[in-house]
Amino acid sequence: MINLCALLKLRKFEGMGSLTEENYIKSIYSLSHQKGEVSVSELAKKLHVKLPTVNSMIKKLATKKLVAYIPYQEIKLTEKGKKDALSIIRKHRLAELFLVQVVGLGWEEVHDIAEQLEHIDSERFYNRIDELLGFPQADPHGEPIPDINGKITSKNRIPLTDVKEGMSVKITAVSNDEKSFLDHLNSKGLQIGEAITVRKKELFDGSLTILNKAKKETMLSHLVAARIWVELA
Amino acid sequence: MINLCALLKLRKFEGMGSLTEENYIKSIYSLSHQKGEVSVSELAKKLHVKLPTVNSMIKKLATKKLVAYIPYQEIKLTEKGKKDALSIIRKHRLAELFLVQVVGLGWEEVHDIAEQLEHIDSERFYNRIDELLGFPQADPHGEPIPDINGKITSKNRIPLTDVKEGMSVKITAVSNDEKSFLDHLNSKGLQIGEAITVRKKELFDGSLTILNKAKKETMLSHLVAARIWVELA
DNA sequence: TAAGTAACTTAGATTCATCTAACATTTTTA
DNA sequence: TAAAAATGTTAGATGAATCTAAGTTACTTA
Repeated sequence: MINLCALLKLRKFEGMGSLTEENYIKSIYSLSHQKGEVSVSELAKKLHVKLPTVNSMIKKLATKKLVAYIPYQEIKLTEKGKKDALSIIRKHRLAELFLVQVVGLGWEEVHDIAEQLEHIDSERFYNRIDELLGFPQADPHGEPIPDINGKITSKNRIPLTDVKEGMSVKITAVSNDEKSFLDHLNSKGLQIGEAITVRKKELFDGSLTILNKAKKETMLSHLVAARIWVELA
Repeated sequence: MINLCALLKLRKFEGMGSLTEENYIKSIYSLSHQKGEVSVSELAKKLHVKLPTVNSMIKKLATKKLVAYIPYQEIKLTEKGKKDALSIIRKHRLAELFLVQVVGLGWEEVHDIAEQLEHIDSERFYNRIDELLGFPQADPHGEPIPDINGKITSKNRIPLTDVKEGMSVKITAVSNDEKSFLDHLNSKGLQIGEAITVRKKELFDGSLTILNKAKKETMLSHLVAARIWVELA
């Protein structure tokens, strides 16, 4: 046909999976890094599908040697699966940075577009963008960008909630791409690279008061602080 | 699921069709401009699918009021269908120009990537690119880019084969995006905007000898010349 | 540790875009 | 203008990705 769409036809020839398969692989990879073990139900929640859908897709990916699957056990990517995942994540993060730095969009609005761009099948396109951006190491949210071989250079980082009162730190990443969250940070004038000092931590609700570069105080809820990664100054 | 893919889900909410539907609409539009009447078999050839596949998709598009279809008759887009087609063509051509001017790829290699980028669902993305490129009127192959309202500003043009011996003209467009064709033009040093003079036209095979800006003579086959559009100087 | 609950799997149905085989209409041409 | 060829349509099947309903396995807890 143009095979569900022209994209898929090309993918077939080049041994790549469908868009759907790519989304599963990517989600398994990121869940395994967020939560350690990946279960059918977590994947289902993340992809907004029902359990049996995940179950059958996992079996399909297993026959393709992208995941190692034993019934009732944890879902794991094979080496090939990891390689594919890193390739997609590389494309996603390069796309995000490109959208911010070249196209001129805000960090709060690039995720959904990158979610589509990550499926573009063109080495040329992504290698050229990588070059254009000077082989960057992190995307606009501070997440590391795998290089062309899938290698990641990541920094030491701790969640803002772990920082003691009085300490000064630098924001290096945020672990959430939702527009509402990033709009919230924008409204507080917080961005990657920003130096902040933790003034006070409330025992009651875990919220904390910080001082930003402009010496202005702001309060962050525990939920928000937990999604902000920092490095010690 | 992320509904066959995340893309489709969004499309649904925004009333847009699937990737496949977009490809049909776009093909109907361009065939109708190339050949006047669009038939099931021409569409099938263009999309690399069999006749019944086209037949059922046409019926589906008809129920969506995107094409006006009467069995055994010519396939025509409705006004809504045309509007959609122009929106996709706009995205394709903006993408091509962007890939050449910003990403730095050659005009012979951008078609296949644009074929994928044209399905990106983001007004923001395309309007930003349009702005970045200075609201361009033509893509790297000289084809006009519809504006945000679908309006096309096209120039008077004639095929190079219609130019009389001795006349000087300027290349304004090529009506073919294939890499092999564009590589061929590259090898002869021909590009959009280039001024050329027709030296000789062979009656036997329709080939012609031209003189380029650098005063160098080249021979072009009839097939090649027929795909080059020019305007009189 | 047995019962109850949560997580997972299987079975079978649905929708989309495709296919092949068979049939119908239209156009060409002898 | 009737037969042959080309083009178009219908019917029914397939594979991908999903669903619901029902049945299994594993974990929790009383």
